[in-house]
Amino acid sequence: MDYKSTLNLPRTDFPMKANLPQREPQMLAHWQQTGLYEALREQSRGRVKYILHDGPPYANGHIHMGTAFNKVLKDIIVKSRQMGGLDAVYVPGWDCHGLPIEHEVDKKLGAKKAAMDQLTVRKTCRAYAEKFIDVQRSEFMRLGVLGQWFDPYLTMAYDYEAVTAAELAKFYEQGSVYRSKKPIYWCNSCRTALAEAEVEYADHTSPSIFVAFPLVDDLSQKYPQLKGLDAYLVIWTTTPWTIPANLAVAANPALDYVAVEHRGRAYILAERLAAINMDAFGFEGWKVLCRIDPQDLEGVKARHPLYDRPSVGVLADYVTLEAGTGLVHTAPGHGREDYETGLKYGLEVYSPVDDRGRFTPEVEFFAGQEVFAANENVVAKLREKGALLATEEISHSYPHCWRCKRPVIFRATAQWFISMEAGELRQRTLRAIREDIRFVPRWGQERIYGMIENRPDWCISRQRSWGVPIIVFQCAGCGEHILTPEMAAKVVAAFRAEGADAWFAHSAQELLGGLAACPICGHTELIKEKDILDVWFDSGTSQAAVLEPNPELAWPADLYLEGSDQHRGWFHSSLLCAMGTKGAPPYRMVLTHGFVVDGEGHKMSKSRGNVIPPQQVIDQYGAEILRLWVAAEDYTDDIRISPDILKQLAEAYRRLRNTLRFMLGNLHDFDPARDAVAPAEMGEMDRLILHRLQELTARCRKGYEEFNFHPVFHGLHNFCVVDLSGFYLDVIKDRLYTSAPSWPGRRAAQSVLFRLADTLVRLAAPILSFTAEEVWQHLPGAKERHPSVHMAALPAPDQSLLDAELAGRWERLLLLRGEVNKALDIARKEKLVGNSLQAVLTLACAADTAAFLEAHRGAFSEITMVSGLEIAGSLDRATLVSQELPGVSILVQPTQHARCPRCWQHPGDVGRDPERPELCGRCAQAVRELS
RNA sequence: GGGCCUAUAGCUCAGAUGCGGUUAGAGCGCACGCCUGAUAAGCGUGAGGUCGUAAGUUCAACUCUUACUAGGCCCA
Repeated sequence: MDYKSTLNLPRTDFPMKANLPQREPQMLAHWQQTGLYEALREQSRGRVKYILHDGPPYANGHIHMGTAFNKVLKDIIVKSRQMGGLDAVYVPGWDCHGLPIEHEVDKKLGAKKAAMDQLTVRKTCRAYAEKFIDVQRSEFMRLGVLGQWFDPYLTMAYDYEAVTAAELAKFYEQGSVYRSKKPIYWCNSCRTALAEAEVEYADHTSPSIFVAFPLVDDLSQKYPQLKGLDAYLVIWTTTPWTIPANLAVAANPALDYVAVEHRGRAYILAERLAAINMDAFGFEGWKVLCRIDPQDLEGVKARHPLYDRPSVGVLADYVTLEAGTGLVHTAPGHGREDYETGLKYGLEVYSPVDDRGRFTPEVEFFAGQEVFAANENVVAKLREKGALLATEEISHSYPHCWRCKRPVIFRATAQWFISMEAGELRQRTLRAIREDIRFVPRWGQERIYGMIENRPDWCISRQRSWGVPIIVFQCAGCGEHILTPEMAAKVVAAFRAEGADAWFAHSAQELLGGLAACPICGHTELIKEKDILDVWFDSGTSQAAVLEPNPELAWPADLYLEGSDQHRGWFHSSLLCAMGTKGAPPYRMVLTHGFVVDGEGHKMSKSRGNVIPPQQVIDQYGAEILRLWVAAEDYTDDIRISPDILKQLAEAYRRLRNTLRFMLGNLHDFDPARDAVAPAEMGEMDRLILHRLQELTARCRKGYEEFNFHPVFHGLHNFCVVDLSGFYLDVIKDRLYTSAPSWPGRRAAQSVLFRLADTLVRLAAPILSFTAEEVWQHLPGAKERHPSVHMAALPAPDQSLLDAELAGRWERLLLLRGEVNKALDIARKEKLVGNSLQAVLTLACAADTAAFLEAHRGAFSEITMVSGLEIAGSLDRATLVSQELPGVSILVQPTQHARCPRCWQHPGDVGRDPERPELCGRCAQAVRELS
């Protein structure tokens, strides 16, 4: 007879094969139809809020692994806080303004753009951003990230643009906003400023010249060797046209300099470049006079080689020995580094070049000449003045305009800045970093501190079209820049009504109405500022535009969570914006994660060919595996991803899924309300597992609380593999399958399974959101309690189920079980037995162990799953003499008893039941109860 | 070149709360075996690490210091 039909084998609709790529979209549709996010809001109304404020990704292109990682990490946090009893609102956002979008639109429009007015260009940019918001929205949603996706915040929303302008006005009102010159990339032929991204590098031939700057100050006091000699600072440059703007000569304080004598003149330059330069100048019979300490060059006065004005000695550590003389020609109006050095030494940002790249009238000799054309004239004039030591043509990499492909220049133009010192912005911000914000990991604090400490004033001007304008007016009469609070309010109101486009659609008169008059001179013609705001200011004001006005949210946020690059980005700009207008930081805590890199720890790039797009993982494995990856990796460091890692995670996932499936299968006839057995009525093994489950629960909760998710993943996985699959589930199969359905032992095991599944599914839900939900729908009574697992609470450890004494005893039992397993393995290899049920054990051990085993005889033969257990004082021969447990030896022998065809055990009472002579007593009883 | 950070078995992570002390652990993967009543599943056993490299401090370092190497982020 086939007894299989009389067993309680697992039965479930929960499929073994996850088929995630197909199943996940169905789950997403289900969540959307049932309004899960809204239901969560409804459910948690009145609870303490938890605000993770989303850093807006840029609305350009598809999402990549880094943005996917970031969003999933946020989702895990939001979901775990929500299940932890808080009201965790999640409002995603997008950064919509700025150059990259305008750049893409430029490319698409091509020549057409020149004919379009600014409003039309802006409209096109807006449409472009909208398109990618839609793209990214569906990509993020596909990851299972839950949030207010259809009412996100957009930096280009009218209200948002109004707040951005209003925040700027607050800075302005405080006197923190000022205008100053700064060098930027400039294309002479396009007559426009260029951003870094609009500059392409290409080879270019430039005249390379060596120029002598006569010293005015006498150094012979300290260096007597110079006495009676004309001394010169020797510089090298590849942009002769910037010589008219020279204001300084820079030396590196860490390099060695010398004075070299040639025909009665002393030339100062770097020691290690002296010989090669003398050679280049064609000087013979030169000699080194003395060493010059670069510190002595700081502040020393030289004369400009062409004009009667000084050029001063300065120190700068970017000066190198790679080329030139070790002394660098410095024109603060024509170079980024020169500018920084100029700021340090209080030099003028002198840039006497107009929009077309021509020298202004004030420039003697060269007025009106285009700078590149003027190069040879400058060289000629230097030669005429006797300042030119050598010249040649060199080819080097030089920035060119991305559109017209012509070489660009650095030119200083007036820009708007936010002062770091006005209102002690820098000091107050530094104090807040130190005192008011929690950084995880801790070094984030030091990193952003260093940046704020050293950063220059914030240049907020961009010479672009797509963004929020700097809402300042200039009086056509007196030339003053003006923005009164009343004027700002008018403009802000206009933005609120029709967006920042209002600035471009209306005249100053229309915008200001009766306020359109200069408060200084009364002139009524006002000119609107053309520059737009740095997009970092846009996103930096999200705390004001999103958190503050929204009653569902709160200011400040509990958490900002972004990649570590955002210390200079959004963390930075948000902090400055909030400190400037509110005097307090916008977040209580900053959490950072590393960057996604490949399996070898290298960054992902197209050229390396090691990019893994999220979509590829979703198609192959499902978003769930991506989520598992996010949880499994320690994100404080760089986050690796590779085909191997994904494969491993997919394996781990299958293990978790199957373990859950086994539990569900064995709960098919279990009604917790009707069949549950109280822990006090359970056996020790059952209680041991409940004890372990409490430990696991505590560990997972701690992980969630501290934003450490890899212990959650590893904990769950380990528990399923070691405690459940490898131990408990394996052992209780006998009880579950062979008992009559309602025997107490079976119901006890089911009660444990129920608690296990119910706890594990909720612990896993923030990470394995799809699968947990799927399990929830199959768990007895679960969906009647909460329609979604995400509406359930994160389990808390139940102290009453902890039993340290029992756990300690079982530790010992399990150690002994391990030794038995080794012995059984040896016996198996010797073909003595197949599975453990065919084995009879004889254990020899010391008296205390023997007594211990005797006291746990039933439990021990249950967990070793053998058919017989003898305890002896000693053994003549042993299958295994334990190394781990000295004194313990084990003999394995095949059982002599017949096998019960139903339970497959060899209990020794097969055949004694008169009704069912082929069965063992227990099975006979079970079968009897079935009929 | 500068600032910050990371470096434990093939892989993912542990290694008592930032201040050193028994033969460095787990799971996965791998190898070998068992089972066929979780079955495109399950169980058992086993082999894997001079804790990035090199010095130093110390009675003692994976744990502290320095340098170097590799890698990452941000600057230049």
